[in-house]
Amino acid sequence: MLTKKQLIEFCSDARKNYLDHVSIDCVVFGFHEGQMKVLLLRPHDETKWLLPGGFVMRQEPIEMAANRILKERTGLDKIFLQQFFVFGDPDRAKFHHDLYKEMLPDDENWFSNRFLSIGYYALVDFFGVVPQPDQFSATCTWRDLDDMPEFLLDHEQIFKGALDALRLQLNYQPIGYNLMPKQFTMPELQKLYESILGKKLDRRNFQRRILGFGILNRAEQPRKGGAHKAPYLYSFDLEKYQNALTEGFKGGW
Amino acid sequence: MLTKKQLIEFCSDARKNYLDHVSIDCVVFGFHEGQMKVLLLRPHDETKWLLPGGFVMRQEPIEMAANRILKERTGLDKIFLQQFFVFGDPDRAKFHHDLYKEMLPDDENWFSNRFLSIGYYALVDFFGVVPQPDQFSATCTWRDLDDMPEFLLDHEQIFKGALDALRLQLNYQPIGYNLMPKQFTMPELQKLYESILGKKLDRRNFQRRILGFGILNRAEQPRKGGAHKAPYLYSFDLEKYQNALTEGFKGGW
DNA sequence: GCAAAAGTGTTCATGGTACACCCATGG
DNA sequence: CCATGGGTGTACCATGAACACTTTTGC
Repeated sequence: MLTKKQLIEFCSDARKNYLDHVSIDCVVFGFHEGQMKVLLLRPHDETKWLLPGGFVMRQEPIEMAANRILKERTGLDKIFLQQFFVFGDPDRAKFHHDLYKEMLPDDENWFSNRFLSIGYYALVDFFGVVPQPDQFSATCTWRDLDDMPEFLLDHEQIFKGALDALRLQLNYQPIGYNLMPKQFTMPELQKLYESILGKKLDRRNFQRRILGFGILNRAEQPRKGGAHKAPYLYSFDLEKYQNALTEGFKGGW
Repeated sequence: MLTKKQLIEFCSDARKNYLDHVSIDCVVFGFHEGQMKVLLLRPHDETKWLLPGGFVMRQEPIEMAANRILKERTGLDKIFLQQFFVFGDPDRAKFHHDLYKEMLPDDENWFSNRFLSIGYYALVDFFGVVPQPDQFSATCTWRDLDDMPEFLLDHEQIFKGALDALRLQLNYQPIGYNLMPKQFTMPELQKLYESILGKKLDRRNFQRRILGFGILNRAEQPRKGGAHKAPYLYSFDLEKYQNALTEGFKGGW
């Protein structure tokens, strides 16, 4: 738990450095052991959870702010980020305010401000992340996508918005470069899609469809050592992948 | 042109009533005579143009703010609005600041603030709109989509972002209820699509595709009076239309 | 009766869905 | 030697693209 002194210092720094009324919340997706994961924070003395978030410095582009915030939580740089919605309900963020209103009068309490929150989702390499709680949190850790805990504030809504946006992206853009290791097998990539979509896909049709995108290179050597038939290893063709990202796949019209 | 007195009054009101650092810009689409149009403003003593925009009141939901702003520019209520992006470059809005910096010192000039702008696009009934300039503008008028003028600030970028978002929407949602009159012919609806996409479509395939969406009702009586064969009149089946809006069409996966 | 607009139909290629079949490996 | 995982192939259907034909109407 924060001391009053720490809180006062944070609020005075915040007022100096950050834009009023604007915050950023990020839904960070990682992939591990066939499961999509989301990076969450649990505040001190709380059972419910929050998304990693923060504020925008006075002369900082918002995308850079999102990157800075995530660098603090994950240790990662140059994260794949996608802005997807602004949550602008005036009553959306009473949590921190309520939590600290005993300690500070409203006019000194940064959290008594109204905040619009810009929602980003991020796709990151699970193994590259070293989860790091912020000063308000006791824990920062991965949670399974299909086993989300209860959220504080409107963060469930933000999480769901991010998942919807990610699912939409599957329809017209490639996904996976930021989530998978350098090399992977087709069944592993399929697990990624299944985990995002929350449903099983046909093995053979998946393979044809993905290969049809023309963004994968097959390695010469199949993976060895496992039981059963050795699967081929694939990697993303970065140039074609980037091109597909900007061009998009098939647009109905 | 604004007098110094008016400007001072605006700035002091703005500081009292609006959130710092947040603005809203809207790309308003209308359809008339086979052409998509966009509602634009031209400031006093300027040749370049701006999108209709404004600020968010301290206790106002952002969607309500966008509605209020558009009500002032168009006279319309309950507009179809879609949030599509936040423009957050710290240097994005120097125009008004430069324009008025001779009149007011920075600390009294509302426009010396940095503003993030939340981009909305709107689909409206062309005939329902009574364009109304704001106090900074000499003109508020429709401009053809395929003949856009030069913009001030980053408003060209915002306009292009909106058009891209609208084109994307065509792929998975119905469009037209907010833009077309109650009744219309198939060729008229096709013109709408062609104008948005900026390309010709095949008459017959268009018809089958649109009808396949199952959101149109055909009137018993065809339109009379014109030259050539009388076309059928259609109207949107509002219930099915709304359902298609929320459900979306075919999602790739 | 001809040009233009509009409704209806047909063909063909493509892409998705649901399968069947074959290969490799460890127990 | 067989269960399991993994690679490849096929039949079928829906959908989209390209194009032909017919109907109506004013000049």
